[in-house]
Amino acid sequence: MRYHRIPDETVRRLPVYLRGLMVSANQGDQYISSGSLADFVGVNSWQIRKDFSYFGDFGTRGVGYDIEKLAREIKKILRLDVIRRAVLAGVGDLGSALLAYPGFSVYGLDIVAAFDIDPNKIGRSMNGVTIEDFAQVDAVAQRDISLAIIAVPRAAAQLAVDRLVAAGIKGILNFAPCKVSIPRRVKVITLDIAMELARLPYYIPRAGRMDEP
Amino acid sequence: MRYHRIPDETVRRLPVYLRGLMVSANQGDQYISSGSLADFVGVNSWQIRKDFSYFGDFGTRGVGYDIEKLAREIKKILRLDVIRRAVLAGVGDLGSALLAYPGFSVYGLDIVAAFDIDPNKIGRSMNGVTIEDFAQVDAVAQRDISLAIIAVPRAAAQLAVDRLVAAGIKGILNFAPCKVSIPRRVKVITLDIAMELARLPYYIPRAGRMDEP
DNA sequence: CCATGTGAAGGTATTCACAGCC
DNA sequence: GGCTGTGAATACCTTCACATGG
Repeated sequence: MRYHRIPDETVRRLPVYLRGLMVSANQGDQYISSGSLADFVGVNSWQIRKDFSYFGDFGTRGVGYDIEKLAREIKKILRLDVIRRAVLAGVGDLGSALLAYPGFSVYGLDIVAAFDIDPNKIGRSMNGVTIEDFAQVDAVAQRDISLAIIAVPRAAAQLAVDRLVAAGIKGILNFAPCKVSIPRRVKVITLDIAMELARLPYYIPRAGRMDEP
Repeated sequence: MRYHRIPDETVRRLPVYLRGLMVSANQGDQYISSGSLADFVGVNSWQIRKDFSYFGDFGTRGVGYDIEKLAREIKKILRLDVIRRAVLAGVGDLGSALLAYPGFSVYGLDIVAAFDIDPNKIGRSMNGVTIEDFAQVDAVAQRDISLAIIAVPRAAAQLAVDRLVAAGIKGILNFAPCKVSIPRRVKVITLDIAMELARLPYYIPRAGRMDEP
């Protein structure tokens, strides 16, 4: 195996594989072939093998991949081998749902702090997290938190991001439907829910025209 | 301008442009250049021009694009020129947040029905939508609904999808963290929130090593 | 014999550079 | 002069085919 930079698209698929491997491990299997994993996660087997080939030889020919070992390795590559602590900005409907969301823990992600500007919310507790005043958000700098989730209205998003970056946040998952500006050292992934729904009709053929797209 | 199939990546960006154009229109502008739009939405100006070139000549050289006209055209391409009615399956924390989410309307998307299996929820009303029994979900076939949002637990996702497809749903936005199988005529976009957060640490350089990735 | 790992081929999307037009 | 529209060049990703090894 030789040096290869890992393509972005591969990085995007790694969490998919990781989840598939963890489910397989729960079923008690020790090995899985690229073909079985392919059926399970919905990616071609050759794509899976190519993806894995970027970072080492983990499989045994004729057998498959050692599930535990491979899962551990993917976690390391994704830098999920340590618990990642996250802060939530904005505890509205969406923010509340994220606080309650059980899916983060499988990746070792943990929302340990939440901030809002609404005095009615500050001080209340949800899922073991006490909502704090956003004016005090700088304090996250002392709490070993590297990730942030933005669930504030669009108009407040840039300000929230600026304050969080100043507090030392390195990665941001942004649910606000807008572009946010950040220094290059910080990574932002914007996830605009309405936009995802909006591109669905494109793929729905109009009645009477089955030829497109 | 010649015939071109529109690349998927372009389709993915069209809703971004559309949102940017609508915000610009609200500011009272009539024309916008690819450069200004680029600053606004965070895509290069040449990428924007190339994207637009796939579906026609909408710009005026030396001037820019007619905002209204272009927005209308993008809506047509995305098939958002009619109101799109959607059904929500699963009114838990995330589902409730989606019912309350204000962002859908700018794209002409409207959640007009919600289903759950929890008897405590059935019959209650949220944001003008009365929660119905999922056992009666087949009734959506008579209600001119083409889109569905899946916000049920993973274990229930495939069943929910099967029932919705049987009821004539053509496009699905799936929040359940799993692959779902559907007939080829139906389009699914899976949006796994935890997974998006999980690929963020990869882009965060470890302390003391600034050379990767 | 079975399943991995990987060069090579093929396809798709991005970037460039500039001609064309207002 | 300024901005669009687009072929050509480049970069990137996927798919194939098969050599390789347990």
